[in-house]
Amino acid sequence: MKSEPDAFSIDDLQRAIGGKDHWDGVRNYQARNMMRDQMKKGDLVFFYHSNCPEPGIAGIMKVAREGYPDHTAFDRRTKYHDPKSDPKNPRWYMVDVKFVRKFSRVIPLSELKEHPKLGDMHLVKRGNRLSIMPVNNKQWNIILGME
DNA sequence: GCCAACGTTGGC
DNA sequence: GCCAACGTTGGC
Repeated sequence: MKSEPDAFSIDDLQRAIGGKDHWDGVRNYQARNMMRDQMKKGDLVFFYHSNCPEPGIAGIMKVAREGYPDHTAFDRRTKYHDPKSDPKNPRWYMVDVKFVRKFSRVIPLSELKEHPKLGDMHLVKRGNRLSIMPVNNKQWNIILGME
């Protein structure tokens, strides 16, 4: 899961009450579907820092609550407000995540791109813009080995 | 700040 | 349903 560290970083998550927070503001249907339909409580997730001096994977969190409506879509005062999302038929969903640990270093995108066995990973593919994307077991373990 | 690569919107 | 225009993402 990607986040711009200026807006919300892994340190922010660690400092949150109970190390937990909701992953609000996702306004992309593919990413929404993953949160609504696929992510299960306890699933481990990489926390990726995007749009920053050193883009890369900063650490690990886990799903603390499965998909439920993103209430920021209903709130006119937030920048995530979407008048087309009806509380009776919510358009946007989010999950809660819980801090697990921070890596000893950020694993840079450049290294992920260079790794010969990570070529299939969504993150390193050209033009990828999804903010949430799947990682399989093999990729997960390779990345853990790069810390 | 640039710009490629997307996703979304809306006229037709 | 097509597709041009537009807005956004995010690496560099």
